Amino acid sequence: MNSQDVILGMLMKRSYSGYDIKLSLETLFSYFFDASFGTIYPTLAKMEKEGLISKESVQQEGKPNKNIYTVTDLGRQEFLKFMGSKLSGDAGRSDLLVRLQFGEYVEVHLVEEWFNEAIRLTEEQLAKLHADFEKYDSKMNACQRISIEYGLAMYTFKAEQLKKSLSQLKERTGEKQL
Amino acid sequence: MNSQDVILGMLMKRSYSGYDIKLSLETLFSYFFDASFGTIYPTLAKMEKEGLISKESVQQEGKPNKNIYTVTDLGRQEFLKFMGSKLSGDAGRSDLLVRLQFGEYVEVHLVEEWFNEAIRLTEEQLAKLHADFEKYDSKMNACQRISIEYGLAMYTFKAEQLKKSLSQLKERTGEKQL
DNA sequence: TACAGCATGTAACTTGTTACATGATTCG
DNA sequence: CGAATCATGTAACAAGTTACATGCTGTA
Repeated sequence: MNSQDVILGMLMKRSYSGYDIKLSLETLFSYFFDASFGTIYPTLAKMEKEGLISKESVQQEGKPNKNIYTVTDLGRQEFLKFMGSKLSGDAGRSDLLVRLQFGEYVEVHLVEEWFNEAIRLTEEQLAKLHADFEKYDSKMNACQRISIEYGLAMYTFKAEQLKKSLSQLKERTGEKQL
Repeated sequence: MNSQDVILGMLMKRSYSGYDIKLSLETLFSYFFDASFGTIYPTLAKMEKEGLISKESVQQEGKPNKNIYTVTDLGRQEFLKFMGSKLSGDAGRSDLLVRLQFGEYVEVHLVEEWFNEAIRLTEEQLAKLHADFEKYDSKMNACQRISIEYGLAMYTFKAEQLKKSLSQLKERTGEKQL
């Protein structure tokens, strides 16, 4: 799964400019995917060259011109090829878990700070997801709703579990110092 | 957090060859980090050039020679710099969640297959983590134990939640077809 | 006037993957 | 004899990041 697959998926619904794609990724999509302009524009150019999408220049009043991209039949084929491909498991590279493995080399205080930061980040994402869910709830289909509900459940549990782990850390390292 | 940081962390405990690093990553570390030889060897070479680690060639009987790497003072400094740096949140790019957003364009049957595959992968990782935990439990420090317990809790919950989401999918799409 | 939003794009760089190349020994 | 394990490394490629460059309009 890469940026091309996500862009193709978005174009299945409607046409987008590169700028629009970025905006949409930042709102509803942000909790499971993101891409920068430096990825989006070169990807769109490559996709057009390969005939997966077609470009239309649109003049705008008081705003710069837009390049609106539309998926082609070949693009739809490519999209379905992705949807039928083998699912790849979540990479699961976690900065917190890596640092935790090496926690013995730093002060407990620093480890606690990592946990607090991880909790803060998780609750931030959870809040954003809640807000998005309320905003777009009525426009979502069954699959999308299940996806968001799954995300909410995972973030909620993650925040709780991080707090529990932090408590355990305090207990276990506290005992040692007594 | 990248391969260099992880390698430095491992070298804080003891010296390693590139091959040893790969083996260790495959066993205890696999649930939160992995790296291929194509990453490990060039990274080690780069780190030696920068003076973060030192190389020692070791002759072996009946086996090829080994390059054993040891962390230097500069390397230890660099490691602590990483441990003190800002924690980066989990990227959270999820193939399943991306596909779910576009689930309306494929048969429900295919979506169910994704869930089943995701459940299978999660339970596989959970089983491996359980096995590793039992094997290395006695050798782990407080931070490492908390890390593994956190991993176990997350994978367990994830597997359950995926099953719940699959049930919801069947309910909700079943209703539609009646 | 300066900044924010709209809009597109490039260049240099980082990081990592897969596949290939080499070659010895041990086990079945 | 062939496969697996030990052991190191390179080359081609893929994917993405950050920073820079451009330029217009509307607002504070």
